[in-house]
Order: sequence, then structure tokens, then C-alpha cells
Amino acid sequence: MIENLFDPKLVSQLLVSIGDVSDVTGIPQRKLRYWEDKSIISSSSTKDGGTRKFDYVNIKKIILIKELLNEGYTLDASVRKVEERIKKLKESFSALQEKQI
Amino acid sequence: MIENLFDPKLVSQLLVSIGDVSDVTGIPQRKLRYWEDKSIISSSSTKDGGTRKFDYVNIKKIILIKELLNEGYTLDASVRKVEERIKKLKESFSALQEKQI
DNA sequence: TAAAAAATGTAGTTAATTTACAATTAAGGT
DNA sequence: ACCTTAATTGTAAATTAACTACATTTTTTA
Repeated sequence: MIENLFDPKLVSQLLVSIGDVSDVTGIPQRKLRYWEDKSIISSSSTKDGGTRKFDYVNIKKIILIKELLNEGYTLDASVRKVEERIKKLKESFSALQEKQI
Repeated sequence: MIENLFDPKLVSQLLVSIGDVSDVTGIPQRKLRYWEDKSIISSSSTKDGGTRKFDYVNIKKIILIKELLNEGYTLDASVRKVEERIKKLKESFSALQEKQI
């Protein structure tokens, strides 16, 4: 049932602009660019001057980092803690996509 | 397990520009605007001149319509056939969001 | 073949984002 | 207190992406 709902292949293809990511996460655009500069998150901005687009995993990552920041962790510490979860998230993600449900 | 993967609340908040929807679905931007004019799909373009943003359900709808068009259905017929599936999709969607998983 | 449906072309305009500078504020160590 | 590094913020000018509002073309159907 849920398989019909969320097509993981489709979800993973959804790209969201920085303005909309900012709206959804509550993190200012300026900060998102800063985090990308520091390689904390990544977007599909193709060096040669396009616009940044964020995928589901990166948006989820931003939200998780924000939560840890709110708890009082430093940025680096937050990122370290989030990395492991994101790693698993990515794995399950590609596993699901393989399955071709 | 899957609950951790796809946060339905988050997925439903992802908004995608017309250019990216076009890339993902293979439907030209011009046609997407035409379909919206005909109320086949909808976007969050706030009349007062912003840019169109499509959500997951509408993107899924576009893909389903495209498939039926390829099978030879007329646009109207395709839409009619898709509506029922989309209705269920939306229901499950909000049900999941309520659950707050 | 006439009418309606479906799709397309494009010019001029507006919205959203980019980069690349610099400046500011906060936190941690001695 | 002072210094250093981390973290964040401000913004102008340029660029990219999308918009509307026309009109036109192609396809389908009665």
C-alpha cells in the first residue's frame, strides 16, 4: 500500500530551490549557502552558474542539523551526529530504488 | 523502517519548479501550463505573479497522465482515469500525515 | 471539411538566485 | 581581557528561470 504512495525513485528526483528549502526548514538562504560552502550539505548547482537545487536527503539533513543546533550542539558536532543517520537513510533509499516497486 | 525514510509530511512540502517538473516528467513547460489552464493539474502559483511550484501529488499525476496518453487515451480520458487513483493517493497521504510517524 | 481539442512559439517583463566582496557576532582558549 | 576561530549575516550588480499574453499550428473528431 505504502509502495504506491511514495515512489522512492520519484521522491529522490524532486529538486527544491533554495528559497523553498529555506521556507520549509526555517533556515535562511544565506546560511544554507554557507553550509554548502563548508561542505556540510550539497546541492546540484553545476559549478557553471546554474541555480542550487536540493534533494530530499539534503533537506532532511538540514532539518536534523537544525534540531541538534537547537539542542545546543555546535555546528560541527551536529553534523557529525547527523552523518550516521543520513548514511543509513541513503542506503535504504537506494535499496528501495533498486527494488523497483 | 520505511517510516524513517519517507517523512510524508516533508515529502508533501517539497515544491518543485516548472523547469524541474518538466525535466523529471518529460512534459514540456508549455504543456504543463496548458494543463494547468485547463485545471487538469494545479500549482501553488499565487495569482499575484509568483512562480509555479508543483507538489508530489501533482507531479505523480502528471506522470500517470503521460503514461495513459502514451497508451492512446485522449487527454480528457486520461485525466478521468487518473483522478480516482490520485484521490486515493491523497487520502493515504493525509492519513499518514495525521499519524505523525 | 469545418469545428473543437491539443499543443506550440515567442517577445517583453518580472521573479528568484548567484557570486563576490566585506562585515558582524558568538564561543573557546590562554 | 584578549585573541583566534567559528558562525553568521548584508548587499549590489549580474545572471538565470519563469511569467503573461498574445498568436499560431497541428491533431482529432463530428
